Amino acid sequence: MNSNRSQVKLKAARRTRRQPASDPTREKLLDVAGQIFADRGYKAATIREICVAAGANVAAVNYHFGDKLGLYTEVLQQSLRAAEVEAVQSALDQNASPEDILRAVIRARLRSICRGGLPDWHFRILSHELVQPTPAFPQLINKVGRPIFKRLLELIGGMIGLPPNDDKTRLCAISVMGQILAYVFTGPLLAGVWPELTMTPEQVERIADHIGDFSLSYLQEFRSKHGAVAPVRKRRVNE
Amino acid sequence: MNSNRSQVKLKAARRTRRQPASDPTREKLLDVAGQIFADRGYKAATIREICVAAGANVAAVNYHFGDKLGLYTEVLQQSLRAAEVEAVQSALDQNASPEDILRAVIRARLRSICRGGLPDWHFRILSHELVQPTPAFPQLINKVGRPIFKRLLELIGGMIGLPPNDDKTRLCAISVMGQILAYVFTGPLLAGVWPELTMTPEQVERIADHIGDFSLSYLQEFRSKHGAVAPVRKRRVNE
DNA sequence: AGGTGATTAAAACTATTGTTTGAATATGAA
DNA sequence: TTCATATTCAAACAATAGTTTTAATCACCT
Repeated sequence: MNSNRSQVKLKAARRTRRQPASDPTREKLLDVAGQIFADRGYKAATIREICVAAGANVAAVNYHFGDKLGLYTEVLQQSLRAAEVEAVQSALDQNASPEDILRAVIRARLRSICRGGLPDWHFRILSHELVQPTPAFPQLINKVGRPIFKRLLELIGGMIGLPPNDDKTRLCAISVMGQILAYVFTGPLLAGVWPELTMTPEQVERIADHIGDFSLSYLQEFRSKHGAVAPVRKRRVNE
Repeated sequence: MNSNRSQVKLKAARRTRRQPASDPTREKLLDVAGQIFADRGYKAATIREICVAAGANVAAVNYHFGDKLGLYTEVLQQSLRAAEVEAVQSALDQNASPEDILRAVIRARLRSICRGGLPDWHFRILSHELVQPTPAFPQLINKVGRPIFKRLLELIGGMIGLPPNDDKTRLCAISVMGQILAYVFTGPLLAGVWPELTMTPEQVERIADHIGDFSLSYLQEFRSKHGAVAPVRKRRVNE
């Protein structure tokens, strides 16, 4: 009896890895769970709330995903896939001047962050992970954090004429990232402090432009002061 | 019977507001709770864990603080008081050039953030609040967020020759803040992406200097390009 | 010492939550 | 249809967490 049950579970779990689609309640569950996890965080989100919101039975989560963490892990993976890492990466990969690439990266990241007016749930989940890492966290770092940061380091290193692993390069990369993250993580804080700010697409563009100007000012100044000469070397991007 | 009990509770609660010290278990509770709330967040932190860590009985929290939220609220208030808002404010208030003031603010904020190697628990609690606001959140905004941001706007507005409520001023203020916050909120992310980074006092100073350089580059460029003339007007600080 | 009120302690209570169970129902093939 | 399998459902289980209760203990004052 029990072995039968666990076999069913295993089957369901295996199918999970293979065929992503075709089960309506499964999909509904994933979709709803994403928003609720994003709102409340892993611990505070309850299976029951997720299930009623999905119009499913309480046992549905355990049946389809094994347990709560299984559901969360899958939501997170889906989130990583959808977090528009591609948008940023393709921005990084395009063939253009480093300045334009940097601006494109900032714009891509900012756009994907504030979709409807507040950060979409994909990113809210990530911010939960930053504050309260779950067991699913390391994979998150390695899958989205590291590769993008690495390319950003190469890009900025090239712009200021320093190797990607130079401390100054890293400080600059964090300075750029930080300006973007301010709009992600401090949503409620920003709302409290700058109520008139509405995240319309036009506003997002203005913000992106500002961050670009703000950052390039220092990067270009640095380049002309130090390494000075070096023309466009160290363009590792697309090469 | 019950009225007697609730009277006791009220008394304890009232004493709470008045005399901050002199009750060892109360203090121990507050101290331990701060760290545990900072680690796990409000929901995931349990009264039992807090109590055993404080060497107190499970009922101690309800006796001294009414309920869990009461304890949390008090921890948060103490955190706000101790968050070295004063350090930042006194940095903002000092009589110096705007550039030096800005650098001092950055340094003060960054120093108070990474005390021992990772952000101290006062700030980790605040980051939890940003991601999962509790009922205690609005007060937090009004008590630390707004006033400091307001002064920062005045300072930066003065530096670039724009009024504090100009959008450009706000964008710049957020750019400065964001660079600092990157080191607060993305602790684990940073560790995953720049493992060699150790938050020694010297490192913190280097980071602060960098953020100062990075920010001033744009602010000064902006000033000389636009408003250009305006000497030191709009120095609302200390006036 | 005795008594009064504040504090602590152990245990129980209640609500919630993740999970499991076993029956009921739907689905799809032979 | 009939059987087998997958899925859903209502109910219950077990564990946990916040809170309450009641008695014991402590501290201080007369």
